[in-house]
Formats: sequence, structure tokens, C-alpha cells
Amino acid sequence: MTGIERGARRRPRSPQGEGGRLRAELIAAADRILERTGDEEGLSLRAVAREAGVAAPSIYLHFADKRALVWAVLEARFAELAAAVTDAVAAAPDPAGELRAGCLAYCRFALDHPGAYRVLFGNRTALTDDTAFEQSPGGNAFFILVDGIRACMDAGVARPGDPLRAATNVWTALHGIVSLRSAAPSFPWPPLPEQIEDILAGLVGLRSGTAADGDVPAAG
Amino acid sequence: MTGIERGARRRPRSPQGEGGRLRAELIAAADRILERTGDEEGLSLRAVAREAGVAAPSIYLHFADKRALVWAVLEARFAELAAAVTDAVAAAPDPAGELRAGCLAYCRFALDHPGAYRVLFGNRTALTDDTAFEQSPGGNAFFILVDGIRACMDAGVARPGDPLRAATNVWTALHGIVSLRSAAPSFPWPPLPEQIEDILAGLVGLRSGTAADGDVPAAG
DNA sequence: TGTACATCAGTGAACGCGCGTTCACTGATGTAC
DNA sequence: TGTACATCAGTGAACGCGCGTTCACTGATGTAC
Repeated sequence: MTGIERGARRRPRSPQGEGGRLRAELIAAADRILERTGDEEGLSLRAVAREAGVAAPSIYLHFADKRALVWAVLEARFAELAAAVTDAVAAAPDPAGELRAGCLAYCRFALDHPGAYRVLFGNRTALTDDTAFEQSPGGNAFFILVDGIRACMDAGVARPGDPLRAATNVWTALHGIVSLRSAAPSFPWPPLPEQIEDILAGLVGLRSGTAADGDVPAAG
Repeated sequence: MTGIERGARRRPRSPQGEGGRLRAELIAAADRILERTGDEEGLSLRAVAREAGVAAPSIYLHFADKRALVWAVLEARFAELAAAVTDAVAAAPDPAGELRAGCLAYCRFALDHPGAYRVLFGNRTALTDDTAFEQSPGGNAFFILVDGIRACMDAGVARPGDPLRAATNVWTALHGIVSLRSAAPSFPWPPLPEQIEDILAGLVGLRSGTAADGDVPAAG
């Protein structure tokens, strides 16, 4: 019984010309497994095949080897994270709101998908592999944060200073928030927006409250 | 060839009455492997046995199963971390120095032993398992941090506020520092003491410089 | 001082399992004539 | 309209491996008489 197990639901075969469908289904299946286990090393091709309702060798129709499958999953997840942050930022009315919304979206994504986040940022494989930081997808996201902080400084709603240094500290703190909350869920954590507010107030001197509070009067 | 491999160095047998020696050697061997791989899941009894120069079943003379061995390793490492922090704090002259030294020692330990740190704080198994946070070894360490921050507030070298809330933010940020530095070593990180200073200045309002600077005049 | 026996610290072989990967194959669907 | 053939999307069996764990054993060292 080395093929598809008896009684397992068997995936219907794709129509001719659409073999590529399985590729997407395999990525989705690997995603679901990572979500449950949060362990990139523990992800096995055979488990992915079972989850997709397919025989293990079918994976080789679409991925050269295990590594290629894991990379495809990472790329897909990274794109999702970037989209979540970008959308949140776009919906905010002013620089301070953008910074808050972006940080909150980052943390929310990480907490909603702890397995995926751990694979992306939890160990050296995802970020270290070959490319320098500046060219990595993480690097791009980081410079968005730098720009957001600079905008707040320019708008006078954050303490003046080096935006790169402030962004480094903020990213570090956000990463700490999400990874420690995942690791120690029994700790009495404060509400997420509150902790983010503390971080932004302390590390970039962001004024508390929204622009609508009148705390930061809109200068003409 | 299912026993000790040919050519592997074979550990000399303990003298009678000192069978307990192997226990310590097995913990040390597991430590070395975790240091190299940083992956608790990936640690295998057979690898530990090889590292210790012993046959795999010998482990069962001292540990009920794999889980028991991993727990023993965690306990040993946790004690080491606690000792490193405690020693650093004891050597400092004043509350601000204690806080700085403790945070620095915590980060140094984590960066020097990334594998052990990841096992301790990098996933849910170590902190979540059964006991509530207050009784866990991590909980104890946390309350030392709370006390340190309170002492700084009382001494007037930190911004007044809720020490528990500040400690939560600081621990979060320290965890972020060490886990993100391990995960993204190619990022242009600032020197560690500098980043810790930023964190402490921002999140607890610790005054910069040492007492000797005259920045915080010693009140009689 | 000699010897039978108990204890202690391990060892080697084997078990059943899941893994990544390779190989030759199957069977439905399309296309050429 | 019928039929031979090609293509496409997979499958089942097998490989060699490392794993956690169990089992019966070995052989050096101590102890009782």
C-alpha cells in the first residue's frame, strides 16, 4: 500500500491542458500542513501528497524536489503578507495612521498564520539562503517601513531622528511581539494594538491617538 | 551494523557505581547537536548516541524516552541562561547598570547559543506544555526583569509607569533582537549594546550613559 | 586465598515505520488521416 | 465516420535510509563464603 491509501479521498484528475492546477493545489496543501505544524523541516512530500489526495510521485510532475516545493510555498506566503500590509497602509488617512495600520497588519498576519510566519522568519533558511538582504523580499518590506517612519518624522508626528535606525528597532520589536506570543500563549499579553502603540510611541516617538483626536492638529 | 559504527570513537565504560556519568554526557552531546542544528524536532536519539560514542539503547538506561532527554537538556540550558543573567546583574553598580547588564547578558547568551535559545523560546513546546506562566522558569526570569525596571523607576533613572507593562515590552523587544539576528544575519544590524540602549531608552525611558558620566548625578 | 555468584554498565540485532526519490506503467483525451 | 496513434496527467511498487524502541545478551567488577 505505497500509493494512495484505501479510503482516502482521491482527487479528480485535471482536464487535459490544465495539469498546472495540481501545482496550485499542492502549494495550498503544503500551506495547510505548515499552518498546523509550523515546521518547515517536518513538512514531508508524502504528507503533502496525502493532503492533496494524490500519489506522492505526482509532486515530481510540478516540482524538481522537496526544496522547490517549499520555496514555492514561501514565495506564495510572502506575497500574501506583503499584500496584507500594503492594503492596510493604503486604507489609512495619514502618515501616522499608515504606520499604525501597517504594523498592525504585519502582526495580525503573523498571528493568524503562525506556521507560515515561522517558516518565513523563524529560522535561517528563509532569509539567509543566497541573496543579500537588500534584494530579498524581506528587504523590500523593510524599506517600506523605513519610508513610513520617515514620512511621520517629516509630518512632525514622530520624534526626529534616523528613520533607518528607528525602523530596525520597530521591526525587531514587532517580530518579538508575534514570535513570543506564538511561543508563550499562556503569558498575560496586553491587547495587540495597545502593545504596538507602546512600541511606536517609545521607539519612534509617535504621538498617541489618531489625527481625528485633535492631538495632532492638521496644519494648513 | 545497527550498533556502534565501525571506526567511531567508542566511549570508555564508566567505573561501577558511576553509571550516572553517562547521563551527563548524553545531555552534553544533545546540547552540542542542538547547537549545530537548532532544531528540537530534528534531534534524534541515534544522533545523540553517536555524538556520545555509545550505542543507541544505552540512552534508555538513563531516560525513559526521547521526550525525557529533551526536557533534561532544556532544564540544563535554562539554568545556564538564568545564571548568566544573574551574574551579570550582580556585577553591576546601580539599578540602571543592572538593567543594562541583565538585558545584555540575556541577548549574549541567546546569540552565543542560538540553537538552545530557539528550543527554549522558539516554539510552543518549551513554554506552553503544562504549567502556567507564573510557575515556569521563564516566568521567574520575567519577574526579575519587572523588579529591575521597578528599581530604575524608583531610583528616578527611568520614566515612571507600570513596570509590568514596560517589562513585557522590553522582553518582547529583546526576544525580537536575538531571534531576528539569528534568522537574518545578513541584515546590517547595529552593535548589540547600542540597540539595547535604544530599546531601554524608548520603552522604559532609561537615561542614557552610565552613572559615572554625570548624566545621572548621584544624589546623596 | 579461591571460587561461585550477583550486579552493573552497557551492546548488537531486530521490529515496524515514514521518508525522498526512481521507475515502468496506465488509461483517458485529443489529433491525423 | 472510424481508427491508429500521440500526449497528457497521473499511479503503484520498489529502493535504501534513519528513526524510536524492545529484546536478549555480554563481560567486567564487586561481594559472600
